[in-house]
Amino acid sequence: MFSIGQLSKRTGVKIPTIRYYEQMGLIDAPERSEGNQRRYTKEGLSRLSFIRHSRDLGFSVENIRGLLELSQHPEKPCDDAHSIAVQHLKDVQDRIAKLRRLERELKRISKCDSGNVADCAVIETLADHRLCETEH
Amino acid sequence: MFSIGQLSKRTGVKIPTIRYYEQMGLIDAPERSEGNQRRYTKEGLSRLSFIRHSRDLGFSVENIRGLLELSQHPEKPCDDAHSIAVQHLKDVQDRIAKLRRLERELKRISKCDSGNVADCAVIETLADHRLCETEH
DNA sequence: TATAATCCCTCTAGTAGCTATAGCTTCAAG
DNA sequence: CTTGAAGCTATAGCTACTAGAGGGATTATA
Repeated sequence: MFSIGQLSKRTGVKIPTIRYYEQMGLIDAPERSEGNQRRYTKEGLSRLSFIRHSRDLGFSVENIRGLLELSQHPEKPCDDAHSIAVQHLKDVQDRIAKLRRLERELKRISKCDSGNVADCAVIETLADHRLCETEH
Repeated sequence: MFSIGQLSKRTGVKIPTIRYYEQMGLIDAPERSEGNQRRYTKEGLSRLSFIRHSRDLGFSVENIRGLLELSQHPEKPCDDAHSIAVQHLKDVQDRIAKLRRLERELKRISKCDSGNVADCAVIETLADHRLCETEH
C-alpha cells in the first residue's frame, strides 16, 4: 500500500495532479486509511504509470481514457489503439511543420541589427504581414 | 470608422477575441456610437493587425504587450524587441526538438501490426516506459 | 508518551487564450 | 415601419493542471 506521496514519487506525477485524475475519473478512487488518507495498490501504481507515460507522449486525457479502456480488454482487436496513435502522430507532425515555418520567419526577423525601433525589422515585420516570406 | 464586425473581417480576429483584447488592455477601448456600439479608427485597425500577426508568430500576449509598447516609441533602442524575438525563437526550437523526439517514438509504436490488444505495441509501450528508445 | 515535523485532507480559485451562451438592444435595408 | 442581422454585457466553459488556505493524520524522535 502506498500513500499518495509515495505514488507521486514513484510515478513522477504531482500530488494535486493525482487527485485531479481521480476527480476526472481517469483513476479509480482508492481505499482510505482510518484517518481518511488515500492508500494505493500496485494496480493503482501501474495505471498511473500508464497515464504518465501517455501524457509524456502527448496524448490527450480523452485519448488516454480510450487507451486505458482498451488495455483492460486484451482480447479485443487493437485497431482503435492504432488509429489513436496514428492520428496523434499526424497531429505531432503538423505541429512540427507549423513550428518550422515559424522558426524560419523568426530567424529572418531576429537578424535585424538596427539600433532603434524606428527601423527595427522585428517591429516592422510584426506591423506588416506583407513583409513576411512564408504563410502562417 | 469601422464596426467591430468590419474590424474582425479585415484583421481575421474573431469578434469575441477583439472584446477580450480590449478587456485585457491590449487595445484601447474605442469610441462608441450613440447606440453604444464600438467604432474603430485606422489606428485601431493597425494595432489589431500587429497583434494578430504577432499571435500568428506565436508570441504570448504578455510579449505582445511589450512589443506594442516599444512600437509606440520609435526613438528607443530596440534591444528589447530583439531579445523577445530571440527568446521566442529559442522556445520554438526547443518545442521542435521535443516534438521530433515524440515523433520518432510514435512512429515506432504505430508500426505494430498485431491483431489484438494483448500483444499490441501501442498499449504495451504505454504501460512500460522501459520499452521506449528515447528519453522524454 | 509527548511533541514536532512532515504528510495529507477538502475546497476554492487561478493559469493562457480564447469560445460559447443567454437575453437583450441597435442598426440598416426594403 | 418592420424585420433580420449585427452588436451589447455578463457569465461560464474549455485543457490540464497548479497554488493556497485552513485544517487533520502519521511518523520519528526525545
